[in-house]
Amino acid sequence: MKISEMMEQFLNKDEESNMSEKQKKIVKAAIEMFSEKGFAATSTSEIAKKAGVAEGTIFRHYKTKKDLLISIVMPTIIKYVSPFFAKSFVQEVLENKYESFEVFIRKLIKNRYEFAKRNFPILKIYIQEVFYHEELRGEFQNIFLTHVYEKFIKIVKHFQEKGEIAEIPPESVVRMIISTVFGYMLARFLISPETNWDDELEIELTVRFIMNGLKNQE
Amino acid sequence: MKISEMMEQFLNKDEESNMSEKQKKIVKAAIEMFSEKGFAATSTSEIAKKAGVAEGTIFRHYKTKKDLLISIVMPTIIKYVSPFFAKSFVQEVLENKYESFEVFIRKLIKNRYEFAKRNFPILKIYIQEVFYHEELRGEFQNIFLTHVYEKFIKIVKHFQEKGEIAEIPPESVVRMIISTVFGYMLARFLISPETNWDDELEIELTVRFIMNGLKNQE
Amino acid sequence: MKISEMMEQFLNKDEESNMSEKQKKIVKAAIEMFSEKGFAATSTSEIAKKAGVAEGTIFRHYKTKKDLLISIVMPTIIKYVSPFFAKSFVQEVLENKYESFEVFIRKLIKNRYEFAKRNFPILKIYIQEVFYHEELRGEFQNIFLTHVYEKFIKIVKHFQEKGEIAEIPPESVVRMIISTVFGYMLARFLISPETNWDDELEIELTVRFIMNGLKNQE
Amino acid sequence: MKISEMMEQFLNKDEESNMSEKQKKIVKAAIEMFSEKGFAATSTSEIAKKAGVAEGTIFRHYKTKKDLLISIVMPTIIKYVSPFFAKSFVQEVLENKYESFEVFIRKLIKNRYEFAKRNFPILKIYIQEVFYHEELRGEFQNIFLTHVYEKFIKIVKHFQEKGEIAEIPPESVVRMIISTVFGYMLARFLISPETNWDDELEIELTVRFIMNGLKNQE
DNA sequence: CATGAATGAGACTTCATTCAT
DNA sequence: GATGAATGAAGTCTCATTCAT
Repeated sequence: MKISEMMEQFLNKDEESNMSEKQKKIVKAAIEMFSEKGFAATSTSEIAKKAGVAEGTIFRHYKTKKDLLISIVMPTIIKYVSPFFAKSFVQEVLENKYESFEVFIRKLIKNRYEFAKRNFPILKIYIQEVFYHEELRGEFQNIFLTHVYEKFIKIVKHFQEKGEIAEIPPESVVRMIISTVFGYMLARFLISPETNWDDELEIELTVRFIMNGLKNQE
Repeated sequence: MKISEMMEQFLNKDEESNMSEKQKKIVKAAIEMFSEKGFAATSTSEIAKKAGVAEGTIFRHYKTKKDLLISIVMPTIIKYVSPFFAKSFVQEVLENKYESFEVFIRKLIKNRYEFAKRNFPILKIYIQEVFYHEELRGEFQNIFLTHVYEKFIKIVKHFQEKGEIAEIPPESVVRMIISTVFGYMLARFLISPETNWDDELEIELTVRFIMNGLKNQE
Repeated sequence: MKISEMMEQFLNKDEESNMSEKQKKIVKAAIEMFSEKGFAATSTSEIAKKAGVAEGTIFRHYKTKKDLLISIVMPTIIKYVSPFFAKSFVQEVLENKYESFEVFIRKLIKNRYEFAKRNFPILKIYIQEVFYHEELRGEFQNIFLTHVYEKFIKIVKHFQEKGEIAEIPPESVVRMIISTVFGYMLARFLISPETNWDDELEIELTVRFIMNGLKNQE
Repeated sequence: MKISEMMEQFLNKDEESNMSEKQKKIVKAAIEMFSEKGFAATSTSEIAKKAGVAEGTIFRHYKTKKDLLISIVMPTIIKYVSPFFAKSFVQEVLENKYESFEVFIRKLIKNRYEFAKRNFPILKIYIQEVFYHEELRGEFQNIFLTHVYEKFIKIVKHFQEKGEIAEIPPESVVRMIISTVFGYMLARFLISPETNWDDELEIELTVRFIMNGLKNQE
């Protein structure tokens, strides 16, 4: 699993850059192992060995193994989930600075695609572990509901009023869009990453699939 | 997680019915625990306690813990994946015994829905563990490719030739259908099972979403 | 530290005799080590080695190391503290079946002496650890207050009314008797066990010391 | 446990006053922790945190953790044990500058009481650890035997010759006095420090108890 | 067949101590 | 002198697996 590319992204961001070298190595090793074998099946000694540090060093920085998991995964999730639906963006959409729903959908998919491409190992860890750790679930729901769901619904209603998309319950619209996009990410990066994907094409097809699927059938 | 209902389904099937009472209890307990906590985080002693048998008894029936996982999960997966695309069914579709693509899609979704509803705990285990155990992955790909993929493609091409759906690469069509359906199952049973779902409606919306999404836009 | 003698006492009592051989070995080893090095400074691996069992075996019988401490020490303490002041005995004293306070004191000292002689390693562990573990402290206070203190006070008052001992606050009488007896046990078994003690004489002196100390000075 | 009061006493004495501020903080923290949790159960990092210094700083001043223990406890013990029986004092007693044994006993008890009151945390540490560390035991026996025991015996014999106390083996007399006084200190400061003690009264009762207990019963 | 005590490898974690800064 | 990150040995505890009963 090539991680180095996305590690640059993750580890050298402003906020995390106050990590020591050893800490970065630990986090890097942990991401690789958790992503490969799962959290529960990865031992701290493996992480230490892969990181080239003593096992005790891990626990100097992270009180428990679970701590390590959470402090790796949560910042990424927050960065994944919130910025796209940040107030400023939503405002721009609603104020008609975005010509059409299609533009919005296309931007959404491309953004998610870029992020997933960079951070897939961590997203994978998250997807696996969210079902077993309340802490992850709780925080995510929080973030998702306050930063994404309502705003997403608002945008959908906006374009329904403008007549661009069909009068389906907005909740179902959101569910279907997320399903489709998420399904693409899953197939692309998790299930069949080794396939030769023509991403440009797939994204375009997905946009059209969603647009047609939701189109107002006069 | 209520399992008893689906256990009837699973444990009393012809093939498994040669299980002893104890074996059934073990399998039932293992499914519940694996589904709840994940395979690696579940201990055999927990399973034994929940099943009301001695720890040793588990190992009399299943050589290792992993053995137990595989022998629980694989038959279910096979049953999930293969019958719908069994030769006989595909033949019927291609021989025009099915009036339209829509009928096919609706039947697909309803079938998957019913199966998932009954077997979700096991499917969840599978979804979680497939990424970490080659055995599971290998067998699944095998089954999927030989029993599903080709046949699915064939059906798609058939309806494209008939002009019912757009001329998109059939692989992408398949991917998008699976994404959409799978996304629905995930939301319905894994992410938000406690929500009050109007399944009839959601299924209908999903069918229309897919149909519109793929419609030949003359 | 010779323990075998008292182990006979402790391990083969009716209640404990349902211990397996291994359990007995573990308890025996634990008592020896705790008594020698203290609870916190004794490792479970030392105990296991000395007991000739695998380390895991300890934890099959005692959930934690502290569990082991408590389940060793508490029964002994209960046996040390309660029987002497059991209702039946106290009744006998108060009903004048015991001629004098001196008989009572002599019996008290001899009984404590015999018990301490047999169980000193465990008593030592208790004395050391009671200050750091609330569980021990709480249970002891309970037992002491309900089974010993009140009854002791009653006996003292009884003999004060009979004019055998001076009219000092009974609480102080009890405190001084206990101090004196306890001080003797401490010197005898803990501080200077290797000294050549003439126990008969010392006990007699102690009895007289207490009797004179408390005598009604006409 | 309020320590500040006695710390003044301990840390600002002539000899120790060459300690740096940090050193004093370390010693203070160590005393508090050792007294509360025991030596073995206290970690150097806890001490460092409580003292507000870095972990390494402790080891700059004390080569090992045990070093810290010994250099805290021993000076106090020496101060506890020796001065009262210093040559000059004993001489004064024997040269009849002290009218009676009772005066001696009363002075002894009051002196021990005052010292214990001030230094109980350290005495507690000592009492706990003396049984596990040869160094402590060895030094103490040394000091006790040369500075206390012989002189104490001499004083007892002196008053026995004067007919003030009974002709009991002087060793037993010493043992009983120490037991009684020590028992009082234990009850007062260790076992029941929260009780509302009337110390004046208790000391007086203890003096009389000992005096009567040892009186020459013509 | 079933049991459950026993095992020992290995999990997570703590801690006294060192050492470069 | 002081710091605190790093260490690695050792600690407590868990667990899949075995085997005598």
